[in-house]
Amino acid sequence: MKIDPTNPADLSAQIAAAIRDAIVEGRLIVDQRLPSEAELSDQFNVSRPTVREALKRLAAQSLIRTQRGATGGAFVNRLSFEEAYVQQITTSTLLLSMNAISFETACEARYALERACAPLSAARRSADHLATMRAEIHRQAQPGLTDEAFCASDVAFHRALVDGAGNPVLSYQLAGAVEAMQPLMNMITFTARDRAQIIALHTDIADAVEASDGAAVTAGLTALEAETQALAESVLAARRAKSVG
Amino acid sequence: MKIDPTNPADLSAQIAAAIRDAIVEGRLIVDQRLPSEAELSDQFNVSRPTVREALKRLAAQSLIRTQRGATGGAFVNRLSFEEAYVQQITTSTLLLSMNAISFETACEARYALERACAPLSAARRSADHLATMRAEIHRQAQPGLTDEAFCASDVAFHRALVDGAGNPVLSYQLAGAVEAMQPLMNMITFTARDRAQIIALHTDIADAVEASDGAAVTAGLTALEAETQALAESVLAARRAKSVG
DNA sequence: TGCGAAATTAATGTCAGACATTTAAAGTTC
DNA sequence: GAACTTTAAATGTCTGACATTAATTTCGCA
Repeated sequence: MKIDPTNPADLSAQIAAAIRDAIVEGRLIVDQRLPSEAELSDQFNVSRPTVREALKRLAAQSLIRTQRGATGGAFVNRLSFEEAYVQQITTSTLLLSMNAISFETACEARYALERACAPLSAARRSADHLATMRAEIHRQAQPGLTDEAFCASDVAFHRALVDGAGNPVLSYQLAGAVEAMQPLMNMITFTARDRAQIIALHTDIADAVEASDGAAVTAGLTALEAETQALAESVLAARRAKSVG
Repeated sequence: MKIDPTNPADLSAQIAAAIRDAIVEGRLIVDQRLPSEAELSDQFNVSRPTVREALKRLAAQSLIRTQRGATGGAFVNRLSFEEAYVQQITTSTLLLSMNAISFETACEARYALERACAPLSAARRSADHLATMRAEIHRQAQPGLTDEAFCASDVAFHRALVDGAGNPVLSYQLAGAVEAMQPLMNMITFTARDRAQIIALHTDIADAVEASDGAAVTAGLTALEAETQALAESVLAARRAKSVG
């Protein structure tokens, strides 16, 4: 593991890259302890603060964790799905908000991906997943629910649908697509009529899941996508009219 | 933006979290310059190395970039799709390799997601995307191609298919699913007969894309998934037999 | 002998101050 | 006015020290 002192890039970035490569390529394995900061600074011929900056970079990506104390140090971290979810969601959310992605584009992607889970979820979902979907539909029908709470429940409903596929990789990938939509969804005001329509579609989907009818789940999602797109379009149109008048 | 000195968590982690929140919530906007390291260390009442560790954490997530020189400093970074791709792929790859995800599970997720793009790609792909797919099929048929090069070409083929959907969010999400499979695919040895079958299926898919027949693209992907799963199963079975004998 | 408390030790976390390097802008000279 | 020089402000890096944490070892004492 070597670095190039003449490289214009930061030493800490080079060191982080070298260690990251070692982890990705399997030369450093999960739970293995890295050399101490003092040893690393000797090996790379840099100061301890520089090594520390490199280690913090890796810690920010959950590639390592550190422990204090006598037997402490930096250890290669087993990247858990939970940690990966969080990163995935943060990244997706920022990507959408910083790159002027239209609601239409994000929504299309989200529902396309979700339809990918539909047949699997219809075939495999547990009673728990179905119960969660029903419970969220019930919550969505309660009067006095704020728009944000309605959106949060919507996300929970769709998470249950996705998780029903029983494929952790799918759940992980979908987390970003579904959760990153939430800030965009929160810009919409849902009238009572809008909510009723969405709840009806959710019920259709839950029924189809219960009946293990993958095609019907897919169809339900397509209908929901159309409904959502129409809703967003009307909100945007109203906003445009307002700003013109 | 405040931190809690009695919090057991690292000061640098707290500072990074505070700045990250400010970015996510829009209080710091793209290209805005953060206070200098000296000013930040005053504001947070910590030393400069501590502030630097926090900034490196954010830089590792591409949330900020730094410039040296008189008008330099740390700037909120516009997270580009390219940067997000890289993070997405690294995270997905490690997630798969560190959590004993079976080939079957990863493969199922990948093809499910890819089928999500099929109808869109069939409807919208440009001539370029189709040409790339044809070119990769041609490359795959060349004799003397190593297994790794064959896999790389396979990834390029599928990338073109996904990009054909013309939805950058979909392309971003799929990047992780497709590329993270590559290390797993590289464990497979492809016989000439295997390659011929895969190439035939790729050709079917390309034909379907050319004919704008989304259903046929989906069917082709399903067939390819079955083929890939069978191939992996036979390789694993052979390996098991070997280790027993 | 056994056990609990104290000392030791090795590691990370934090600080202070200095110097090196880079870069843009201001100033100076011809 | 153009080219060069100087200046200043910022990040990048180093040194050395001290604080804090936590496992281990030692030691005293019943």
